[in-house]
Amino acid sequence: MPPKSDLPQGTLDVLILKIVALGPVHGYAIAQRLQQISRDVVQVPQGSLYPALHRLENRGLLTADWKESETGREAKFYSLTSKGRKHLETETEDWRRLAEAVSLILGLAEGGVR
Amino acid sequence: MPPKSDLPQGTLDVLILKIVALGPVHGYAIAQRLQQISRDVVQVPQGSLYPALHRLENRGLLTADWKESETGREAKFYSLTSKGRKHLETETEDWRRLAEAVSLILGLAEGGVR
DNA sequence: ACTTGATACTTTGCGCTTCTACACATCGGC
DNA sequence: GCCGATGTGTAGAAGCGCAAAGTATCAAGT
Repeated sequence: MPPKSDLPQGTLDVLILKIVALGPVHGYAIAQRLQQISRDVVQVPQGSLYPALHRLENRGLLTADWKESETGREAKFYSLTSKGRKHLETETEDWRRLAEAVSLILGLAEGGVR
Repeated sequence: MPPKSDLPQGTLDVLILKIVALGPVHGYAIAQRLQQISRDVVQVPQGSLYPALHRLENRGLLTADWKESETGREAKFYSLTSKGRKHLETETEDWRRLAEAVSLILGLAEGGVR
Protein backbone atom coordinates (compact mmCIF):
# COMPACT_ATOMS: atom_id res chain seq x y z
CA MET A 1 0.00 0.00 0.00
CA PRO A 2 2.15 2.85 -1.22
CA PRO A 3 1.14 6.06 0.52
CA LYS A 4 1.19 7.95 -2.75
CA SER A 5 -1.16 10.90 -3.01
CA ASP A 6 -1.95 13.32 -5.80
CA LEU A 7 -1.38 16.97 -5.12
CA PRO A 8 -4.33 19.36 -5.04
CA GLN A 9 -4.14 21.97 -7.72
CA GLY A 10 -2.11 24.97 -6.67
CA THR A 11 -0.17 23.20 -3.98
CA LEU A 12 2.79 22.25 -6.11
CA ASP A 13 3.80 25.85 -6.73
CA VAL A 14 4.20 26.68 -3.08
CA LEU A 15 6.23 23.59 -2.41
CA ILE A 16 8.56 24.28 -5.30
CA LEU A 17 9.01 27.90 -4.30
CA LYS A 18 9.81 26.85 -0.77
CA ILE A 19 12.47 24.38 -1.82
CA VAL A 20 14.04 26.91 -4.17
CA ALA A 21 13.97 29.47 -1.38
CA LEU A 22 16.45 27.32 0.53
CA GLY A 23 19.01 27.83 -2.20
CA PRO A 24 19.50 27.37 -5.94
CA VAL A 25 18.62 23.89 -7.12
CA HIS A 26 17.85 22.16 -10.37
CA GLY A 27 14.48 20.60 -11.13
CA TYR A 28 15.42 17.01 -10.61
CA ALA A 29 16.75 17.77 -7.16
CA ILE A 30 13.57 19.60 -6.25
CA ALA A 31 11.51 16.49 -6.85
CA GLN A 32 13.94 14.42 -4.84
CA ARG A 33 13.92 16.78 -1.92
CA LEU A 34 10.17 16.99 -1.81
CA GLN A 35 9.85 13.25 -1.82
CA GLN A 36 12.57 12.87 0.76
CA ILE A 37 11.33 15.49 3.21
CA SER A 38 7.73 14.34 2.98
CA ARG A 39 8.72 10.71 3.42
CA ASP A 40 7.30 9.74 0.05
CA VAL A 41 3.95 11.38 0.66
CA VAL A 42 4.72 13.97 -1.98
CA GLN A 43 5.94 12.46 -5.23
CA VAL A 44 6.22 14.82 -8.15
CA PRO A 45 6.16 13.28 -11.62
CA GLN A 46 8.32 15.01 -14.18
CA GLY A 47 5.24 15.82 -16.23
CA SER A 48 4.07 17.92 -13.31
CA LEU A 49 7.39 19.30 -12.21
CA TYR A 50 8.86 20.84 -15.32
CA PRO A 51 5.72 22.53 -16.62
CA ALA A 52 5.29 23.98 -13.16
CA LEU A 53 8.83 25.31 -13.19
CA HIS A 54 8.26 26.93 -16.56
CA ARG A 55 5.05 28.48 -15.34
CA LEU A 56 6.78 29.94 -12.33
CA GLU A 57 9.58 31.23 -14.51
CA ASN A 58 7.14 32.86 -16.92
CA ARG A 59 5.38 34.52 -14.03
CA GLY A 60 8.68 36.01 -12.99
CA LEU A 61 8.85 34.15 -9.70
CA LEU A 62 11.90 32.11 -10.63
CA THR A 63 15.02 32.61 -12.73
CA ALA A 64 17.10 29.84 -14.27
CA ASP A 65 20.76 29.46 -15.20
CA TRP A 66 22.61 26.52 -16.65
CA LYS A 67 25.34 25.32 -14.37
CA GLU A 68 27.20 22.19 -13.66
CA SER A 69 25.43 19.92 -11.22
CA GLU A 70 27.02 17.97 -8.38
CA THR A 71 27.46 15.01 -10.67
CA GLY A 72 29.34 17.05 -13.25
CA ARG A 73 26.50 17.36 -15.69
CA GLU A 74 24.69 20.41 -17.05
CA ALA A 75 21.51 21.32 -15.26
CA LYS A 76 19.19 24.29 -14.91
CA PHE A 77 19.48 25.87 -11.52
CA TYR A 78 16.50 27.83 -10.33
CA SER A 79 16.59 30.79 -7.98
CA LEU A 80 13.88 32.85 -6.34
CA THR A 81 13.30 36.40 -7.52
CA SER A 82 12.25 39.06 -5.05
CA LYS A 83 8.80 38.79 -6.52
CA GLY A 84 8.93 35.06 -5.98
CA ARG A 85 9.97 35.48 -2.39
CA LYS A 86 7.10 37.81 -1.73
CA HIS A 87 4.72 35.47 -3.50
CA LEU A 88 5.93 32.59 -1.40
CA GLU A 89 5.15 34.48 1.77
CA THR A 90 1.56 35.22 0.88
CA GLU A 91 1.01 31.72 -0.49
CA THR A 92 2.39 30.19 2.66
CA GLU A 93 0.09 32.35 4.71
CA ASP A 94 -2.84 31.33 2.52
CA TRP A 95 -2.03 27.67 2.97
CA ARG A 96 -1.78 28.01 6.73
CA ARG A 97 -5.14 29.70 6.95
CA LEU A 98 -6.77 27.19 4.67
CA ALA A 99 -5.24 24.18 6.37
CA GLU A 100 -6.42 25.44 9.70
CA ALA A 101 -9.93 25.98 8.40
CA VAL A 102 -10.12 22.56 6.78
CA SER A 103 -8.79 20.85 9.87
CA LEU A 104 -11.38 22.69 11.86
CA ILE A 105 -14.14 21.40 9.64
CA LEU A 106 -12.85 17.87 9.35
CA GLY A 107 -12.41 17.76 13.09
CA LEU A 108 -16.07 18.39 13.76
CA ALA A 109 -17.84 15.87 15.94
CA GLU A 110 -21.51 14.96 15.66
CA GLY A 111 -22.23 17.84 17.98
CA GLY A 112 -22.32 20.25 15.08
CA VAL A 113 -21.63 23.95 15.07
CA ARG A 114 -21.80 25.95 18.25
CA MET B 1 -8.85 42.90 2.85
CA PRO B 2 -11.26 40.03 3.03
CA PRO B 3 -9.40 36.78 3.70
CA LYS B 4 -10.98 35.07 0.73
CA SER B 5 -9.17 32.06 -0.64
CA ASP B 6 -9.84 29.74 -3.53
CA LEU B 7 -10.08 26.07 -2.78
CA PRO B 8 -7.48 23.69 -4.13
CA GLN B 9 -8.89 21.08 -6.44
CA GLY B 10 -10.30 18.09 -4.63
CA THR B 11 -10.70 19.80 -1.31
CA LEU B 12 -14.29 20.81 -1.82
CA ASP B 13 -15.49 17.21 -1.99
CA VAL B 14 -14.13 16.29 1.41
CA LEU B 15 -15.58 19.35 3.03
CA ILE B 16 -19.00 18.71 1.54
CA LEU B 17 -18.96 15.08 2.58
CA LYS B 18 -17.99 16.05 6.08
CA ILE B 19 -20.81 18.53 6.45
CA VAL B 20 -23.32 16.07 5.07
CA ALA B 21 -21.99 13.44 7.45
CA LEU B 22 -23.22 15.55 10.34
CA GLY B 23 -26.78 15.10 9.14
CA PRO B 24 -28.97 15.64 6.08
CA VAL B 25 -28.72 19.15 4.70
CA HIS B 26 -29.54 20.96 1.52
CA GLY B 27 -26.93 22.54 -0.71
CA TYR B 28 -27.48 26.11 0.26
CA ALA B 29 -27.00 25.28 3.92
CA ILE B 30 -23.79 23.41 3.17
CA ALA B 31 -22.24 26.55 1.72
CA GLN B 32 -23.41 28.57 4.69
CA ARG B 33 -22.05 26.15 7.21
CA LEU B 34 -18.67 25.93 5.54
CA GLN B 35 -18.37 29.67 5.47
CA GLN B 36 -19.55 30.00 9.02
CA ILE B 37 -17.34 27.34 10.56
CA SER B 38 -14.25 28.49 8.70
CA ARG B 39 -14.87 32.12 9.62
CA ASP B 40 -15.20 33.16 5.99
CA VAL B 41 -11.96 31.47 4.94
CA VAL B 42 -13.91 28.94 2.90
CA GLN B 43 -16.46 30.51 0.60
CA VAL B 44 -18.12 28.21 -1.88
CA PRO B 45 -19.62 29.82 -4.98
CA GLN B 46 -22.83 28.24 -6.19
CA GLY B 47 -21.19 27.45 -9.50
CA SER B 48 -18.79 25.22 -7.62
CA LEU B 49 -21.18 23.83 -5.09
CA TYR B 50 -23.93 22.34 -7.18
CA PRO B 51 -21.73 20.66 -9.79
CA ALA B 52 -19.78 19.16 -6.92
CA LEU B 53 -22.97 17.84 -5.32
CA HIS B 54 -24.08 16.31 -8.58
CA ARG B 55 -20.70 14.72 -9.03
CA LEU B 56 -20.80 13.19 -5.59
CA GLU B 57 -24.30 11.96 -6.20
CA ASN B 58 -23.33 10.37 -9.50
CA ARG B 59 -20.43 8.66 -7.81
CA GLY B 60 -22.86 7.13 -5.35
CA LEU B 61 -21.42 8.94 -2.35
CA LEU B 62 -24.53 10.99 -1.70
CA THR B 63 -28.27 10.53 -2.08
CA ALA B 64 -30.79 13.33 -2.42
CA ASP B 65 -34.44 13.71 -1.47
CA TRP B 66 -36.75 16.66 -1.84
CA LYS B 67 -38.07 17.75 1.49
CA GLU B 68 -39.40 20.85 3.08
CA SER B 69 -36.67 23.09 4.45
CA GLU B 70 -36.72 24.93 7.76
CA THR B 71 -38.20 27.94 6.05
CA GLY B 72 -41.04 25.96 4.56
CA ARG B 73 -39.67 25.74 1.06
CA GLU B 74 -38.75 22.75 -1.04
CA ALA B 75 -35.09 21.84 -0.99
CA LYS B 76 -32.89 18.90 -1.87
CA PHE B 77 -31.58 17.22 1.23
CA TYR B 78 -28.40 15.25 0.80
CA SER B 79 -27.40 12.25 2.86
CA LEU B 80 -24.28 10.17 2.98
CA THR B 81 -24.35 6.64 1.62
CA SER B 82 -22.28 3.93 3.25
CA LYS B 83 -19.94 4.25 0.32
CA GLY B 84 -19.77 7.97 0.94
CA ARG B 85 -18.97 7.45 4.58
CA LYS B 86 -16.16 5.11 3.74
CA HIS B 87 -14.89 7.51 1.12
CA LEU B 88 -14.93 10.34 3.61
CA GLU B 89 -12.75 8.38 5.97
CA THR B 90 -10.04 7.67 3.46
CA GLU B 91 -10.18 11.20 2.07
CA THR B 92 -9.86 12.64 5.53
CA GLU B 93 -6.89 10.44 6.18
CA ASP B 94 -5.35 11.52 2.88
CA TRP B 95 -5.82 15.16 3.76
CA ARG B 96 -4.22 14.72 7.15
CA ARG B 97 -1.19 13.04 5.70
CA LEU B 98 -0.83 15.63 2.99
CA ALA B 99 -1.35 18.59 5.30
CA GLU B 100 1.28 17.23 7.62
CA ALA B 101 3.74 16.76 4.78
CA VAL B 102 3.14 20.24 3.37
CA SER B 103 3.46 21.84 6.77
CA LEU B 104 6.68 19.97 7.24
CA ILE B 105 8.07 21.35 4.00
CA LEU B 106 6.79 24.89 4.48
CA GLY B 107 8.20 24.88 7.98
CA LEU B 108 11.75 24.29 6.81
CA ALA B 109 14.35 26.79 7.97
CA GLU B 110 17.46 27.71 6.03
CA GLY B 111 19.15 24.78 7.68
CA GLY B 112 17.88 22.41 5.04
CA VAL B 113 17.21 18.70 5.29
CA ARG B 114 18.73 16.61 8.02
C1' DA C 1 29.70 -4.90 -26.00
C1' DC C 2 25.18 -4.62 -24.23
C1' DT C 3 21.86 -3.31 -21.21
C1' DT C 4 20.05 -1.40 -17.23
C1' DG C 5 19.29 2.33 -14.07
C1' DA C 6 19.97 6.93 -12.52
C1' DT C 7 20.40 11.66 -13.83
C1' DA C 8 18.24 15.64 -16.26
C1' DC C 9 15.16 18.25 -19.29
C1' DT C 10 11.07 18.78 -22.66
C1' DT C 11 6.58 18.40 -24.71
C1' DT C 12 1.80 16.83 -25.93
C1' DG C 13 -2.73 15.63 -24.77
C1' DC C 14 -6.14 14.16 -21.56
C1' DG C 15 -9.18 14.78 -17.77
C1' DC C 16 -10.78 16.99 -13.97
C1' DT C 17 -12.09 20.83 -11.13
C1' DT C 18 -13.10 25.48 -9.99
C1' DC C 19 -14.69 30.06 -11.04
C1' DT C 20 -17.51 33.70 -13.19
C1' DA C 21 -21.75 34.74 -14.80
C1' DC C 22 -26.13 33.99 -15.73
C1' DA C 23 -31.00 32.10 -15.27
C1' DC C 24 -35.08 30.70 -12.71
C1' DA C 25 -38.20 30.48 -8.66
C1' DT C 26 -40.26 31.58 -3.99
C1' DC C 27 -40.64 34.18 0.18
C1' DG C 28 -40.67 38.18 3.57
C1' DG C 29 -40.09 42.99 4.51
C1' DC C 30 -40.23 47.81 3.24
C1' DG D 1 -43.94 46.84 -6.36
C1' DC D 2 -39.23 46.04 -5.36
C1' DC D 3 -35.28 44.11 -3.32
C1' DG D 4 -32.70 40.87 -0.65
C1' DA D 5 -32.37 36.32 1.06
C1' DT D 6 -33.34 31.58 0.06
C1' DG D 7 -32.72 27.72 -3.13
C1' DT D 8 -31.38 25.15 -7.41
C1' DG D 9 -29.35 24.97 -11.79
C1' DT D 10 -26.35 25.46 -16.42
C1' DA D 11 -22.68 27.14 -19.72
C1' DG D 12 -18.21 28.79 -20.77
C1' DA D 13 -13.56 29.53 -19.70
C1' DA D 14 -9.40 28.82 -17.52
C1' DG D 15 -6.17 26.43 -14.92
C1' DC D 16 -3.54 22.54 -13.24
C1' DG D 17 -1.63 17.93 -12.46
C1' DC D 18 -0.59 13.48 -14.70
C1' DA D 19 0.61 9.89 -17.94
C1' DA D 20 3.36 9.06 -21.69
C1' DA D 21 6.76 9.49 -24.76
C1' DG D 22 11.04 11.40 -26.36
C1' DT D 23 16.04 13.08 -25.91
C1' DA D 24 20.60 12.71 -23.85
C1' DT D 25 24.56 11.52 -20.79
C1' DC D 26 26.90 8.61 -17.55
C1' DA D 27 28.07 4.70 -14.32
C1' DA D 28 27.73 0.02 -13.28
C1' DG D 29 26.63 -4.55 -14.00
C1' DT D 30 26.81 -8.94 -17.08
